[in-house]
Amino acid sequence: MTSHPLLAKLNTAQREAVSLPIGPAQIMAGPGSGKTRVLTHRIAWLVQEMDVARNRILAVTFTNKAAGEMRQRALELLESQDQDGPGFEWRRPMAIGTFHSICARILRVEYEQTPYERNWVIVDADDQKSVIKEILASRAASNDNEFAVLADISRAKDRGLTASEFAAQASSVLDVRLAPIYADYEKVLRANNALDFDDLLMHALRLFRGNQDVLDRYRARWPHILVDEFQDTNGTQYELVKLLAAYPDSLQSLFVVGDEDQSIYAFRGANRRNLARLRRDFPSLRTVVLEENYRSTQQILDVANSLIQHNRGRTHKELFTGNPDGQQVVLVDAAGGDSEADWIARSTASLLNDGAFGHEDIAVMYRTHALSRALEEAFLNHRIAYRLIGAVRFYDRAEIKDALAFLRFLVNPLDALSLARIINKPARGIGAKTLARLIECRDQWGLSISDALTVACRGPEAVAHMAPDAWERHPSPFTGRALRSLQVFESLTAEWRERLYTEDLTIDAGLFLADVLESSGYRARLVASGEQDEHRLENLDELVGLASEFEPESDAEELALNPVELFLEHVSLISAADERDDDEPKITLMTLHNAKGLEYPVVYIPGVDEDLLPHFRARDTGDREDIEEERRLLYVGITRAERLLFLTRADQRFVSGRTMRYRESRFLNEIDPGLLIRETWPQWRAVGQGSSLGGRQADAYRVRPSRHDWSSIEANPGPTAAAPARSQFKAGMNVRHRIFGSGKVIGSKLLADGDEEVTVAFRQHGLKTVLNSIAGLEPA
DNA sequence: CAGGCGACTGTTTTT
DNA sequence: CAGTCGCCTG
Ligand SMILES: Nc1ncnc2c1ncn2[C@@H]1O[C@H](COP(=O)(O)OP(=O)(O)OP(=O)(O)O)[C@@H](O)[C@H]1O
Repeated sequence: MTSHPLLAKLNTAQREAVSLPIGPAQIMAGPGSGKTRVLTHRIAWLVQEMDVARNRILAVTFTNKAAGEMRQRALELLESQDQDGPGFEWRRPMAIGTFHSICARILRVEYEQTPYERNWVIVDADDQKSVIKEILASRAASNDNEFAVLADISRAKDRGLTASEFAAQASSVLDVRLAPIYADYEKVLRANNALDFDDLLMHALRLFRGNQDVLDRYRARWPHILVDEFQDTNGTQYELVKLLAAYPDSLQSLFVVGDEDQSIYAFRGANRRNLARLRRDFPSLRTVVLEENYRSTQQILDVANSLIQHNRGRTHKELFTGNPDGQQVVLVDAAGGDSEADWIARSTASLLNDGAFGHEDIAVMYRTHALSRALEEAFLNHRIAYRLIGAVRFYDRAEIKDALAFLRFLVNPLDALSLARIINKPARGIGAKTLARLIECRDQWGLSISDALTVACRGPEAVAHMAPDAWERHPSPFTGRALRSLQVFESLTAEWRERLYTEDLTIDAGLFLADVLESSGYRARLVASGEQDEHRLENLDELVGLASEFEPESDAEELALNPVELFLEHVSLISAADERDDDEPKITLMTLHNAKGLEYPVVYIPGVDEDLLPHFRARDTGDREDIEEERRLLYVGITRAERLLFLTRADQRFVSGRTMRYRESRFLNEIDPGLLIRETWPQWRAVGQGSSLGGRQADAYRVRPSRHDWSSIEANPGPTAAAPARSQFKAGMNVRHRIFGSGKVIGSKLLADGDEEVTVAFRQHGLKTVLNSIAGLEPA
């Protein structure tokens, strides 16, 4: 093959994939084999070698962050190659995003062909949950689990069924039971002009199916489609791809990459068999297999191979690499969750002190967020900076959601869910009763919630489209205090909307938000409540800053949305994995799900215990598929590691208020024992000491984590012998912690070894219990 | 209607 | 443990 510069840094199979002729293609390959890299190069190849205009390309990634990175790399590839492109049209951006963000964009533009009004909003999981809860309560079905109901509705939507279509085909007892609940749910969301995540996909698909001209336009717009992580597409996503790529006379320029062994989102409808389905739907599909792994050492790959071969019904693959040999994979058997975390922190500290690895090289990946707690404490004790992905997201915080709810309601006058959230913040005497009456008015008067509010406050002439007899049938129920409270709020919203649509396209979303927070009294309430809410104010300030700085994608003009509307859309679609990296060096803590597609030189996977991984919920169903998905999850985690991999487990952990005992995961038994080095921690545990001693006591033992050379530097001097024998801290004292900053002592306990356990309410970090010897608290 | 307190319960993973 | 619910009081 004559070598094109774009192909220079690819192996033979990768080159073949990148330079395939236009037509349906599927790249099937194991982890670390360069799938994402191939996809990115393919984009550049299409533009450069196939003369495809950039804006004729649609590329789908799994997260927004991955989309950003892919765009960046593709542009770099193109820039380094062609200096002077053929002109403006060629330079228009390619569409790269997640299925959800692409569908949102389409529905935003084409809203007239959908059941929604302009300025529809996306509801988050909390809103979904509260809607379902209310519905279940109203149907005396409160003991139904709202998560299960939502999952069932989600499944219905993945089949493309609206509530009435679902009801029409329901035959099983469960479906018949679900149908009216789904109907109510759909009704509430529509009444609020709101879509959930599944609606974004389903309504995009329905839009295409129901409007040939719209479909034709998008087919013409994106003749070239590329999809990353295809093994985790769901039914609707598959149909969307098929609809856009396969039609008479289409180029069928579809390029997907995936790995059935890395499918880990079945719980939300993903179907790894979509890879095989493609072969049936596109008979001329070319398949390229990439075999060589560029990420990991053979030691790590051997462990991965050894594990995944226990899954049935998969195409056998044997991962191999030409990378240099590395360390054996280590399995640590810890006494408890605390000592497990402590081991990880010590090991991390050693690696960092050695200088062989930096913070950004190291990640910890666990099955559930609950495991992060013990780890956080251990890292704090060892003064190792960490970044937590996805646990309490910035955009999930109460004050952030409140602030956004103000904006949402102003943008979407039908949004009663957001109104309910903020109408009484700060407290202005509008309680549940008043709100319920207002919603009743909305329904009786046939108005938006916003207009209903206006009519209630200023009478029926205040809005344009009120049915003539509606007021007589249902006069306003508000009088006295409730009415005055509503009027105050109504005039505020009127002023805000006035400003919003006067400045409109020129508005600064951040300044506007700041104004709303100020004039609503929301900010003042937080200021008044003092220290404990200081961090909330900081968060709000940050949000204001983010809103001001936010720059929509360059093709946003076609939407004709103002900056507030664009910002709302952006934050609704942002995900855990997208959170901004700050520049400080920190190690990363995240779930195995969030680790998909990433790679780190050093990976720790704690909690490799039966009932955690595989999780007991997966075991409970007794479904082999569920266990296999758990196995894939561990497989994904293992294959993130480039050079060092540590699996750890613990005999017992403190979970939801009590100590639970654990056995090691069945997955550990499946891995060839010759591939793992086993260690015990604390080491003395093996010689007869009870394992009931927690990690805190273990701190006293200055045992090194292992015999490997990279652990030779002691990171933590451990508790000092000079700890005072008398309590130094009393409740009410102000103290200062090197990491947590200032706080107030809540309580303190003197320990047998003379050390002191102090509970402090930190201003920034909340309540923590620290050991004086380690924390080095100073009176402040 | 606001806010506090005690009882109770229990997401595994997320766009 | 920690978030949520409902009851109680002011
Ligand atoms: N031909 C190559 N030469 C050198 N490095 C390569 C080559 N191909 C891929 N790599 C590197 O291997 C690593 C894995 O690549 P990439 O992330 O594209 O793999 P992947 O198959 O998408 O992985 P996964 O499925 O695990 O997410 C990256 O660091 C990439 O730069």
